[in-house]
Amino acid sequence: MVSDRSMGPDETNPGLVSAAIQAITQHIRVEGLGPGDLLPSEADMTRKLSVSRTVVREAFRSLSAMRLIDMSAGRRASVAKLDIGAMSMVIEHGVTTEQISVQQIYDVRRTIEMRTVALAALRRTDAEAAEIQKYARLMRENHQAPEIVMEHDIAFHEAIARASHNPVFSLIINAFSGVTRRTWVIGWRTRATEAEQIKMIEGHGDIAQAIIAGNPQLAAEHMAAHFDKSVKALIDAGIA
Amino acid sequence: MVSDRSMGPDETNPGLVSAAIQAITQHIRVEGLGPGDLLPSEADMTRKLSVSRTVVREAFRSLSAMRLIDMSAGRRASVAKLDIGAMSMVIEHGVTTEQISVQQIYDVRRTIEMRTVALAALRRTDAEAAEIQKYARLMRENHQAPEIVMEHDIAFHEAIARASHNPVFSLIINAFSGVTRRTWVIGWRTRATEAEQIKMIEGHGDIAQAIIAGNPQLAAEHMAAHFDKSVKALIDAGIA
DNA sequence: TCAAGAAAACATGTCATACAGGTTTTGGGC
DNA sequence: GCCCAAAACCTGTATGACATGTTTTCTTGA
Repeated sequence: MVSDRSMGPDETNPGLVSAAIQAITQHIRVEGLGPGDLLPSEADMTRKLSVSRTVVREAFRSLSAMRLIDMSAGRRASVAKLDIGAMSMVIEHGVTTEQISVQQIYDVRRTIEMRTVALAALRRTDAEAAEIQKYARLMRENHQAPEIVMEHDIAFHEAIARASHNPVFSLIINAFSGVTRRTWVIGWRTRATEAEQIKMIEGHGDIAQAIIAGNPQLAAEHMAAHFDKSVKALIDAGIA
Repeated sequence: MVSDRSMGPDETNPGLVSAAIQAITQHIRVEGLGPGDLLPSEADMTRKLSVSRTVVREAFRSLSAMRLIDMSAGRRASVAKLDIGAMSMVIEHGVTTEQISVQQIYDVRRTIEMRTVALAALRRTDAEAAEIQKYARLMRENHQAPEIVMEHDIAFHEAIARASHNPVFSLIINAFSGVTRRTWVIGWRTRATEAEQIKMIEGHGDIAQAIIAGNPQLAAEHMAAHFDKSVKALIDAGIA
């Protein structure tokens, strides 16, 4: 029920602005532009589409808000590098309007991260392995400062996604980071004793070790265990 | 390396428009608005933020492009129901600018759909089971019309995602549909004989049967087999 | 000849105003 | 109390203006 009609990116949406958005994205496709390549100026587009600058500007601005293009004063817009941009906005919107629950996000994360961690174990470079291990260590070293632990926790999972060498996984995991950042502490608080908290941190160490060892199966098992514990913590905290 | 800084939805992006976007999304959060609820008018926002209507309009328009809000002439903007909106735009952008490969998308789809199909087998309502089966049947009945098969194929996978009862899965799968629509026929063409094509369609029937039988393990196995064949078809066709 | 710097051309960012056309509210008439 | 027309309100689009940032061009001086 997410989309009624088969509506590609935008399409059939009436109004000059939507048409302009389509014209710009089509320009990118037709010209085969890649990240960094320059787009026509607003004045050019105004002429080409025979609409006011107002309309063209709203189109550019919309694409910029989605981070499909980069804009800055004085210079023409350019094609943007892949970025969570719009994706995280959609997720956050879904959560704040109560159309998505935190648990549902955790289920998606678990599903995806069981895969990213396995791929990371197979494909990681040595530098990536080192980075992942570094975050696990930083969590351990700062275990008395929850917010620092959280940031390294998030960085840990993002690093694993990157090491999967599939940008789509990175995209999705990063899009969830905002929500994670707002709920993480809830799970942390349910781990009453310091021993429990350290055990949770050690779970990350286990995952890192399995990745370094190049053992995808073991890595996936540790990741699954980690998520099961996290979800249990959230449920204990009464997150619906 | 998808996002450099820890940048929530928008944040730290200079400019009045970004500030306005934040103000609007914050309004939604603070007021606890849900789908359908009305937002302030552009004039209200203009006064509240002490900026020109141009700025406010570009902010509204940006959120509308991401489908976080609905706009239409004469009436105030309202909070939108969850929609792939921006998500599919991001994916399409990644593919057309060659930052994402079709194979990478198939890996993500496989990962996610192994889960959605298992959840669907556990959670589907009878109506959902019937719908899934219907698409499998329609594929069979129209096996000589590739484009019709394709649309039912896509609808089949979307229906399974819906039956998982986790809107985030639906969101992601639907976001991929546009790309699927543009590459599907390539895989189809590699199935030289009609018998091969029918065998592929029967794979969908097997999945549907497993869902109806409420057998998540079997459903996941059929789904995996289906994806392995699809990916092989794409590779045979030379999709990098 | 060439390099540095000023000027011009070009680009986006923001504002103000205007009007067309759609939607909701108001108020009058019955 | 109900219906309908007018008013009020709202978004969609266009135009013009000016500030400010960036690139290109041209001049000038060594």
